[in-house]
Amino acid sequence: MEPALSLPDKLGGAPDGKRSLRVWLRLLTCASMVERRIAARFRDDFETTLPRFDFLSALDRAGPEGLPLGEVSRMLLVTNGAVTGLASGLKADGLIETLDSADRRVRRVRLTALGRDRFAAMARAHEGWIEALFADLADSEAEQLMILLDRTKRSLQRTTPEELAG
Amino acid sequence: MEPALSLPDKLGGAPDGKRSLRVWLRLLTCASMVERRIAARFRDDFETTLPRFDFLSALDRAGPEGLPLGEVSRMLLVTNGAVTGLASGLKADGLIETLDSADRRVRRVRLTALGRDRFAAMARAHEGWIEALFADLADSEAEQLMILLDRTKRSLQRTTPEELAG
DNA sequence: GGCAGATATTTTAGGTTTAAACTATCTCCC
DNA sequence: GGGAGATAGTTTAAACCTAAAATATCTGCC
Repeated sequence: MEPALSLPDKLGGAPDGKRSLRVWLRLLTCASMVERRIAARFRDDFETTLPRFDFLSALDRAGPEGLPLGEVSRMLLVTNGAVTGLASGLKADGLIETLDSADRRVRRVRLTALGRDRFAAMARAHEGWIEALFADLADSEAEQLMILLDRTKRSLQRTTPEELAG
Repeated sequence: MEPALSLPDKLGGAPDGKRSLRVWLRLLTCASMVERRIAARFRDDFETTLPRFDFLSALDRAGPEGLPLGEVSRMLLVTNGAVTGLASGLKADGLIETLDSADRRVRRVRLTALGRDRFAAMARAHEGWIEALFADLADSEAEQLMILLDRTKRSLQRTTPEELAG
């Protein structure tokens, strides 16, 4: 998938533009592979999807207080519209319920008892899949990878949309 | 987006199942953030999409021989059906053309002159965006990240679907 | 009190993805 | 030659995503 490197490396420490590009391509490949594998297992074993699982996961962490839909949207990195659709599906399946809140614009949702049970089973399986997929990474490598990804995330956040548009 | 770590770490070197999970969540967050930023720029600056760019990119690397659609599908990690749709859009825009091949099941495609020009402009911009997004990573960090992501990729490939199904 | 602008969500229109079923073509082997 | 099964691609139905417009509610200021 990667052509043989044909251009000789420049001498010295001049920033090599291609390096970031290569890191990004590898990052994307890894993320895509994991997503596909996990999505297939969720479909086969639980007849559900990854976005639905992510939604339930956010609510599970939030506890009985639940979360406003907008908060879920920010956590999942998807638009409000997507969250509206997911929420109505999960509610139809009885996995989440709506809470009243003082501000009537806000729709706060939380897991039902059924939702908690289903999520617990899915989360257990999910953790096992991820562990199997990353099994060849030593603890120290995983640690190091986590640190570098944190730095990457900070670099991404520091770069504003305006700066990028340049 | 990440709750404060509330459970004390277990003693010793017992493999911590949560570690893989945390690596995966960070990986996914980084990939999603980059994808969203880049997709927005492609839309605003070139009125195109990331999958279309990826398609053109594969053809650009392939040269005048072009590629069978199935090959593109494997390179982009998407299904044949998705590639069919992308190809018909790109052909309608005059960016790619179909080549005859001995095996008449195979549809081989390559860039047109227009496609090459458009791709060159997009690739230049794309490289700049990625460079800006990853700018805070030192060369040595990028290097290290690339190595770890390669190991990760190999770990993912080694884990067969059957193994995962458990 | 009431209106202007901010905020939360839903709706809409269009594009993407997938898996599975289907069509077309080729290859192998009798 | 002629079928059985493999292979390449297209179509279809359903889920998800986005951006932008629309709706509902709140907040602050006159």
